[in-house]
Amino acid sequence: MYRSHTCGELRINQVGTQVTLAGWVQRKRKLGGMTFVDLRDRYGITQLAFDEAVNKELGDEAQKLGREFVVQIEGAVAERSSKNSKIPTGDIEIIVSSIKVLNESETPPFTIEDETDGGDELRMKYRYLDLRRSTVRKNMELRNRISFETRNYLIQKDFIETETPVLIKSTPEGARDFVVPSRMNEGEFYALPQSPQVFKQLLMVSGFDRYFQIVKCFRDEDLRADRQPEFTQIDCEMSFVDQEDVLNTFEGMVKSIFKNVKGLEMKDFPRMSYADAMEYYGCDKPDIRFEMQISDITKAAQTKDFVVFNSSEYVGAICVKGCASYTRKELDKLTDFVRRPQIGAKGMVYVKCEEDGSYKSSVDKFYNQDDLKVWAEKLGAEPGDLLLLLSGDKAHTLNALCELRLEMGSRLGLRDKNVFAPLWVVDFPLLEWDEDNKRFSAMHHPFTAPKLEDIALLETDPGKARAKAYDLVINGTELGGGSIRIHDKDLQASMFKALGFTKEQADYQFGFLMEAFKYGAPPHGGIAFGLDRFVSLLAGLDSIRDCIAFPKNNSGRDIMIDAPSRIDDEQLKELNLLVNLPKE
RNA sequence: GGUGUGGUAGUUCAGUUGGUUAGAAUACCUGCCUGUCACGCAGGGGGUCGCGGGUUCGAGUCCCGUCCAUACCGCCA
Repeated sequence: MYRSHTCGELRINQVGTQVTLAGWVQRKRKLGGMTFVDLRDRYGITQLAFDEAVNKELGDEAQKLGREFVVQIEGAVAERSSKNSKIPTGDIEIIVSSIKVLNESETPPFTIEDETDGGDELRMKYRYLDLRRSTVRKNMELRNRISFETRNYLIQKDFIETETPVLIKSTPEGARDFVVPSRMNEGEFYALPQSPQVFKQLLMVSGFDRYFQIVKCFRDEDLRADRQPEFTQIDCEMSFVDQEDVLNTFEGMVKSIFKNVKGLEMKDFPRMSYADAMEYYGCDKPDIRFEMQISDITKAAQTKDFVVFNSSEYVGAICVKGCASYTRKELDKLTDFVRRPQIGAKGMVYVKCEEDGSYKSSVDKFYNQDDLKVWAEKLGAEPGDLLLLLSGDKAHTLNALCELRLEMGSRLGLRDKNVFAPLWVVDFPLLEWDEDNKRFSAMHHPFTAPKLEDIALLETDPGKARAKAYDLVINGTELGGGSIRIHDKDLQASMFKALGFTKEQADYQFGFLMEAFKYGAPPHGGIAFGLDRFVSLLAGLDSIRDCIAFPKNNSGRDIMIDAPSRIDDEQLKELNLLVNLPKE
């Protein structure tokens, strides 16, 4: 038996108990003939005490322990003469009677403590050491808890967890595929799934009725703090449902996770159309922890000789509460913020609503007090508020206003990580115009059903058609999304047609699905949640990397195992592959 | 593919207008210290200033290139 207890469980009422503990040496403190060692395992830290006056030999052995040595000790639980209220085991310590070094350790490249001195890159290279730290391990424990609650909820609701293949077929729609060469099928490739989309739909044809899977998905696109090339989805599908059923089922799931994991009772989730989200928040994933909605003041702004506004398709504004006192310097900084290339506004107009009811703006040359009052009233501004106006073409200006709104929300402390504001965004457009390829592409995916009343638009004005598609947004993060699918092969055919697929292309890529739909596909729909994002949201993390055991870096590399890497010529030959790199 | 930021001791960082032997904290090593728990005190070792080139009497510092890291834009149905 390596241990009788863990390093996190001994308490004052166990004083006198003989115990065996095993763990890692976190720290050692020496005071004269006395040595204290913090022994750590997954469950906590227990202090070991050595007294040279009692046992000189043992004290000397304790001196030889270094950071991260793996040791096993025997001893008696004793009450401390000076207690530490900061840790759960702080009332006791172990008077060690024997010690055995199970393994030595080199000095780790960074300190393995809650407040480490290691930077991100180093911690990633030695991820197995970083995972020893309780702050990182807690994220993994939270992830485990969320997975558990998800399974618990869905299995209780009769969902069947079903594995789907990882080696599948590449399709040009959507993200780039990771591909895997097939040795047995010369010159042919598998693709790794971007999601199990078609398989879960086929399972509906099979009558599985309710499916889910916590599953790895793969997309070969550039990374972000919230995007990894391999990530985990909670992937779900249901039969004989319409949008309302799906939304209710999964609102229930999310509520149950929040309740059981965070102890938070959530109210019913509000819903917002995509059109409203774009109009009032400038994006399809609004952070509704705070108001500060965007107002269209194009008409009210195009009343004078201000050519910037008059030549703009759109003039929009937000009202920032209590910021009329902003200095010129602060306003200049905000202007720089919106003029950054990533946002790309040309400039920013401000109106200060002074305490005395007057207005002071950066466009006083063009607009009088009455003009400014009209704007202020439109935005519901009160004395002390600051109006920020941007103009230009509608799409870019709304995007810039969205960024500006989030920035101001952050500055005013309105984006508290401990507040969770869920929102269903519904009525997404079915298609979006792809300027590069001069054709429509599916906004969600090509199996998404149009709203009944918009089916006719597919023939006349496809861009206007709305879909039975929905996203769950929490605090401005897209946490999940899904749709009701097309289960009718004729409707699917006209969808492919609207997407500019020839019948041959559709057959080549999705013929198996069309074939399946000939044999009685039930009405069905589903949703998928990003588990990594879910965990990082609940943990209040800035990056999803911190809740993934072994994440990739910004270039898609695993710097710990040094992947990806070249393969040798023998392997290439076996796969009939030639690597064609430019000469160095 | 693009834009910004960064790369100096094991680690996290400072380093002024270009100017003596490149510093601090922490980690590590040695000694002292009997109630520490971020223990304390004294001492010590530790540097390819990412890499290559250029300007200069002189470059960590300025210029060009390049690599790496990172955030974002494009991209991500």
